[in-house]
Amino acid sequence: MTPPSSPDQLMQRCHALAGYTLGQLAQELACKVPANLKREKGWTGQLLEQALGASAGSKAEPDFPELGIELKTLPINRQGKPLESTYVCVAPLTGSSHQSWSESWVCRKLSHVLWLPVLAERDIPVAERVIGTGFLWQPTSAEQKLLQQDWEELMDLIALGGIDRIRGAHGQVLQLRPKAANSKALTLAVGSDGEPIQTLPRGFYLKAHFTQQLLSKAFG
DNA sequence: ATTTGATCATGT
DNA sequence: ACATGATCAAAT
Repeated sequence: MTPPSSPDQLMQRCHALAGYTLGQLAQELACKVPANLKREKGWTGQLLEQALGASAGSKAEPDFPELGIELKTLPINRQGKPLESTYVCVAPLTGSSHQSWSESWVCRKLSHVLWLPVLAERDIPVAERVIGTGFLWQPTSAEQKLLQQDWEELMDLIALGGIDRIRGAHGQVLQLRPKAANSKALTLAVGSDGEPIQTLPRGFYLKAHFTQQLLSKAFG
């Protein structure tokens, strides 16, 4: 699939997918459907990237670089609520102590997002999960403010050696959680006395309650 | 070794 | 029931 040349074209492609099951789409794209996502956790996201013409591969770029738009699949239950938090990006644990919010990866990644809900309760076989109606989102000033507040608080803690006191419960809408191959993977960070320490790599995630609000706004 | 795509699975 | 902490695979 060639990259979409405009947001309109992207959304037309996106809306054409609504109602399809993952199995139907996979068949059109000649992809095999895994029995479950225990191993291929990113399978759904990669299938939809391919279907919409996102630039392949895992570059540190938006999925649609020409449009500056990021694609996020959003697993939802039968009530339309998010089943999971949404991963945003890795958290820089060193060397970013005086980065501003507007320069941050979180802000840039979330500046323009195509949310694509997928009915994905665990008791539904992967092939039978249904693609929903995608919608474009740009944070309102109120949403920006919430995100910025959480980001600044978390980044301060990271810079001041508080990373080992941060848990998922920190933040109203944005949280910091492990993002690693396993609990033994380590990366460099700042310790409580400013010394270098080894700690788990972390990522920023949007809490499910926040994405639920986005769904409510988009669909009532 | 890191970033992309995330979901799994346990603890509360 | 739900969120937090743990984990998996592909691409680079």
